[in-house]
Amino acid sequence: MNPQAIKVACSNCNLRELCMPMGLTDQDMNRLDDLVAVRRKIKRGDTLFTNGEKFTSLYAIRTGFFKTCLATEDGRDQVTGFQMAGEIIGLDGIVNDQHTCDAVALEDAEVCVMPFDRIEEISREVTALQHHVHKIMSREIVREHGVMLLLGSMRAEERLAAFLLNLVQRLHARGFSQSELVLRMTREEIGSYLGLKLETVSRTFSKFVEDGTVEVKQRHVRILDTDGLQRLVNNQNNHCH
Amino acid sequence: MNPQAIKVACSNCNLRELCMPMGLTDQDMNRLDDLVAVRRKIKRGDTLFTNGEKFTSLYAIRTGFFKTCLATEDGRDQVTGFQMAGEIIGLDGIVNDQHTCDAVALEDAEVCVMPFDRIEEISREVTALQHHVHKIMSREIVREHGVMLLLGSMRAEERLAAFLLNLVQRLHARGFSQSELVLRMTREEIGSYLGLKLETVSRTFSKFVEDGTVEVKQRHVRILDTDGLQRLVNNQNNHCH
DNA sequence: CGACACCTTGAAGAGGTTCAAGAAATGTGG
DNA sequence: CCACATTTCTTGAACCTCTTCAAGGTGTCG
Repeated sequence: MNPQAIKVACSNCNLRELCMPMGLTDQDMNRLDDLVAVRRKIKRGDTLFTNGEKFTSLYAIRTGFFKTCLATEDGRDQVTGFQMAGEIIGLDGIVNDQHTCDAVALEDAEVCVMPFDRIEEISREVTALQHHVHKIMSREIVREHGVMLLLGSMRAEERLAAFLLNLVQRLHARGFSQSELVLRMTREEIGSYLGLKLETVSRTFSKFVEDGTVEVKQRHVRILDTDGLQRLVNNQNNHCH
Repeated sequence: MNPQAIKVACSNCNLRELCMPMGLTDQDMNRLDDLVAVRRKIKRGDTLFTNGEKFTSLYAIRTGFFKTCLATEDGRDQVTGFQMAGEIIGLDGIVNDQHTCDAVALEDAEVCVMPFDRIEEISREVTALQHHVHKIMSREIVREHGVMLLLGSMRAEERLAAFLLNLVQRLHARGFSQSELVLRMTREEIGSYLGLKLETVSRTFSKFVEDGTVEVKQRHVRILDTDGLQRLVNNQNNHCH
């Protein structure tokens, strides 16, 4: 309720390449510095926005880790994604001027608040930003196609393998290890995202450990055989015809 | 390869309310008439675009019915959506300037070709269009969240019930019956979309017929108990705790 | 009319879920 | 800082839903 009013500029931000368009003129860059109204800190377990809340802004994650989830009255619950630094969150709210899911911080986090009317205004003047906004939304659509493929056609091992590879790849793009990662979410949250029960996630981790594909110590995961995981995802055992 | 060069105007189109923003001034409406380059006819079974093809345009469906599907080299195949008149197709291509799925006509169809650079250009001048484009993309993101919920947490009956209700609701919005519909797709395509095998789809239809919830005669479906289907989707039997 | 695609149904089997119990980690308050 | 409560994770066993394989039926189109 009391957003930290730190005046900030994208032009100085080390995450610029992740959330902003590239190759801008100085002039355009200056325009873009008006995009971020304020930054806001969210404590672990708190929500950035919730289902039904009025939509006003998109958020660029500066630090921390989020999940977005749908919770219906009748008790269904679905994690629709995990988001990390440099990613944009809140796109679901545009269509009906209200958010349709909850965004929960899985660790203490900070986001840049970008009022959407300001985004639209500046988009009209800076075509690079306009194009960037379109790409970000399209990317989200394509990502979700991938999740549909996963949920619709993969078995448990394949899902978890795809999940781990995706996470580690995104972390690597942010300068972290290619093979080691710390899960910010519980087995239950992984399961919800992958359409599996938490026990199945746990068992599948154990199977990977037995096979020597990964090492797992609670939330610390080290991938020993990236290719093996990739082969799983690419179906090189099943569907023999 | 030889698109019919019929000069057309959105201002006269009876689907305007479905694919265009509302409440425009005459002046803005005139600008919008430049959006559609040409119309294009696609025969049943043919593709509007395919995975890997260069992205140039979005398409507004005028008549006909499409599926979009992902096919990976390794033999997985996932229908990611079914699209009907008034809906916009091709958003997946924006992010990398190439399409990432196939759009296949399930019946003879006609689409309005809207070059994307022209959309962006006019968006900068007509804010109603800008806003509209954002809403369409956001709507697609929200739709896909719903599919993730379906694939991640519903059982076969619930999935098929949700599918039928969604189809009939969209058809009703286009002036068709609230209770009768003709499926444009095979059981296998329904199954692919719902993450089920075609046999399961068939059996589930049979179960609905036994229960007196629907009548099915091949692809002709009449819904006898909409509330019953809705109750299934809203899980009023399971999760007793 | 015949070939082909599509649909239905049965029976057996596999993969994932459910229920249950216990272990390990984490957080809290005295 | 330790003890206790709580959350999270692991593992086993029984069960259930959906899949797989198979066969036959129905509809459609050249």
